[in-house]
Amino acid sequence: MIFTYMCQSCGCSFRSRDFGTIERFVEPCILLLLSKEPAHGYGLLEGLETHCGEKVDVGDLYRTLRRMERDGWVNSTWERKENQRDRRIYTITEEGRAFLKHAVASLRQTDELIHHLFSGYRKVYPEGKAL
Amino acid sequence: MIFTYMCQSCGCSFRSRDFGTIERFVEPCILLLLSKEPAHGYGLLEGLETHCGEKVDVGDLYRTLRRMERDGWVNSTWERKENQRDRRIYTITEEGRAFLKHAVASLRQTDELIHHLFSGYRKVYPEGKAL
DNA sequence: ACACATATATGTAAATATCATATATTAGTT
DNA sequence: AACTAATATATGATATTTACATATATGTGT
Repeated sequence: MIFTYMCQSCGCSFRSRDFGTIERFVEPCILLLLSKEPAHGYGLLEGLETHCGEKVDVGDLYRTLRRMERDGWVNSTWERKENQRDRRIYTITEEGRAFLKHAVASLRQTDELIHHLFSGYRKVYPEGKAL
Repeated sequence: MIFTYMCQSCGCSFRSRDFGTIERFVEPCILLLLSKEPAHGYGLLEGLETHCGEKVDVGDLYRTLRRMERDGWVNSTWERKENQRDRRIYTITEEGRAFLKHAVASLRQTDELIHHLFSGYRKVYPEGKAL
């Protein structure tokens, strides 16, 4: 048995990092936030924490944004203002909106798989209605 | 723009592999199947394809099973029968059931995050009821 | 003898996530 | 003036996870 992780929500311990994370989930979250208004990387942090359920790694965020720009999902321009450090402002593109739409559709399938697991679990482990 | 992937369900294209996959989702699926009855690796393939929504890499499956045994979630014994190749039969352990329970609880949070994204998406892109 | 399905397993590379660190600017404090 | 902290962007190094290919062995049918 190699248990190295202690779960904060239910107190149980298990191997490595938290379970249930969706690969690159931060990307549609970024695109949704940028759909509302352009923003700079640091300014996205708070909204992303809400959407992702935990603090987002800042370094990862910046690297992701550059990658998304390389892939054509966002554009960026430098914003220069008095009494403020230069910020790189990101704007969503049409390709970005297309991917967001796809991601949402794809996550519906993911959602179905999760609920399929839930129903299977309930059948095998009934023990009361609440879980 | 670097689009290298063509989505089979909606026809759109985007970078790298399919979106929406949950890290190590195969593990609770394996544990759920083994909760019903012991099984060998190859015999799990069909059930896992249903639960995971696509074919599971066979090599990955075997490696995952050995890792889960190392972590104490399953046990294995060799089954020897006439007219049949030796099979390694896996059985779920108490630790395995504990992790499955945790995984289900954790996936409920994942589910909430997905639906939070959905509701945010609907607000920004209303366009009709159905999506 | 051959092809094919079953069955288990490993090698290698790519993609992704994590943790640490570097750099620069602004605002407030001692 | 020196310091501390928050803001802001970015990279280096490592670990984890996934994907794809390959190796090996057995049983079944032709």
